[in-house]
Amino acid sequence: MRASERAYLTLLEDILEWRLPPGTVLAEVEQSERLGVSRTPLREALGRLAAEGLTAPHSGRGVVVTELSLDHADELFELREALECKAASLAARRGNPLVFSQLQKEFSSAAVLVNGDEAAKGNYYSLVQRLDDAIDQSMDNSYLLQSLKSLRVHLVRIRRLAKDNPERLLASAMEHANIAGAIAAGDAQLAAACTTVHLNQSLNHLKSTQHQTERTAS
Amino acid sequence: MRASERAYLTLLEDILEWRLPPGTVLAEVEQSERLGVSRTPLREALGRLAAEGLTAPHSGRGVVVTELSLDHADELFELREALECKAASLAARRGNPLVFSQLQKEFSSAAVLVNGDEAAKGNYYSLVQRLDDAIDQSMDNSYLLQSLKSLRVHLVRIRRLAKDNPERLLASAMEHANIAGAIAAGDAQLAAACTTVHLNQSLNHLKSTQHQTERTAS
DNA sequence: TTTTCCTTTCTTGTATACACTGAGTGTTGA
DNA sequence: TCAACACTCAGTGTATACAAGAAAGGAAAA
Repeated sequence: MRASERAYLTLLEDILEWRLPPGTVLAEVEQSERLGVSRTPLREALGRLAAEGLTAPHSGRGVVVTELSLDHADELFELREALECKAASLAARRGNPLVFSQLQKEFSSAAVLVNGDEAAKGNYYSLVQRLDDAIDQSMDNSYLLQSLKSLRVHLVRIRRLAKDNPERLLASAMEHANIAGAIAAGDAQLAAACTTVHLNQSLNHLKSTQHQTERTAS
Repeated sequence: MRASERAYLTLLEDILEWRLPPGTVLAEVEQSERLGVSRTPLREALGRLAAEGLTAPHSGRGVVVTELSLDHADELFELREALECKAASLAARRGNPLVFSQLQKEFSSAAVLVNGDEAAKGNYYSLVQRLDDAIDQSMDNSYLLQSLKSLRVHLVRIRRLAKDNPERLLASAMEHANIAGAIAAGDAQLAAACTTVHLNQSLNHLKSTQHQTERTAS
C-alpha cells in the first residue's frame, strides 16, 4: 500500500474515533514522524482530509481538525434528508423488490437483535449497512452516491456523540423496516416520507442525548 | 499566489472550458512544464481535481479528465433536484423576503434582457448568479452549500453542451421569478415545487439540444 | 505465425534539501 | 510602562533527486 494511503487512512480513523478531537493542530513534521512517512505523502493525505471537510486551514499556519458538535446536527441532517430521501425514492423506482422485501423482513424481526448482547447489536448495525448498500446500488447514480459518501464521513463522526439505548434501536429497526417496505412496494413518495420520519426521529434522539449531557455537566 | 493554487485554477478552467476534453491524459511532467511549476504543487492541484471528480486514475498510469456527456445529465439533475429543492425550501423559511421579492421583480422584467445583445445576456446570467447567491446565504447550511458547490462544477462543464435560445431564456426567467416569489412568500413547499419545475424544463431543453446534435451529425 | 517472457524505458511515488513567509519575542526608544 | 520595530525561528511551500513499478517493445521458442 502507498505511504500516502496509509497516512490518510490512519488520520481518517483517528479523526472519526475522536482520538484527534476538533481543534487539534496537525503539524506536518509532527504527523509525518508519528506516522512514519515523509512530508510529501503526508501532505497528500492532509489534502484529501481537507477536501472532505475534516480539516481546515488554521490562520495561515498548518491545518486543524474541523469543529463538530451537536450544534452541527441540524445542518447535517438537513443535507441528509435531501440526499437520503432522493436516494430512497430512486431505489423505489429502480431497485429489485425482492431484495428490499427480504430486508424488510429482517428488520421486522430485528427485535431480538437490539435487546441482545454487543455481538447481536453488531449484527443489527451490519443489517443497517446492508440496507444502505442496497439503496446505494439500486439508485444507480454516481453523483448522488458521491455526495452521500462525503456526508457519511461527518455522520460517523457525530454519531459518536450519541448514546443509543434498546428502545431507540427497536424504534429505529421498525423505521428501517418501513423504508425497506416502501422501496419494495415501488412507492417512491412513501419511501421518501419514511426516510423523513426516520431522520427526524434520529435527530430528536441525538438532541435528547445533548440535553442529558448538559444536565449531567451542570 | 501559491504555485499549487495557480496550477489548480488553470487546470480547472481548462477542464471547464473543454480545452482539456474528457479522456485527456494528464501526465505530471508534461503538465508541470506546461504550467511552469514543479511536480510537487502540480500533484497537489491534481489531487484537488480528483477530489472534485474532475479527474480519475487511469489504469495505473496517470490521471485522465473524467468523461462527461449528456448521458450524465439525468444523474446530475437528480442530485441537483435533491439539493436545490432543499436549498429553496430552507431559503423560504429563513431568507429575507425583501431580497427575494426584489429578485422576483427583476426576473419578471428580464424579458428585455434575454432578447438583447451579448452584454444584456451577460446581465441576465449575473442575475441568476445573484439569486443563487441569495439562496446560498439564506439557507444558512454550510454542509448543503458544500455539496451544492461541488455539484456546480459539473453543471458548469455540462452547460457548455447546451445552446440556449431566446425562447428558453425567457421561460427560464419566468421560472426563476416563480422560485424567487415563492421564497419571498415564505412558502417552502411551493419554492421546492417551482425548483422542480425549473430543473425539469432545463433538463428537457438540454436533452433537446442532444437530439439536434445527433440529427446534425447523421 | 503466434504467444510468452524479458528487458528497457517512461511515469509515478517518496524522501529530502532549500527557500520563504509569518508569528512570536526581545529590545530600544519615547 | 507601553509601543513599535527588528530579528529569530518554527513551519509551510517548492524543487529536485532517487526509487519503484508498470507498460510497451522486441526477441525467442513453440
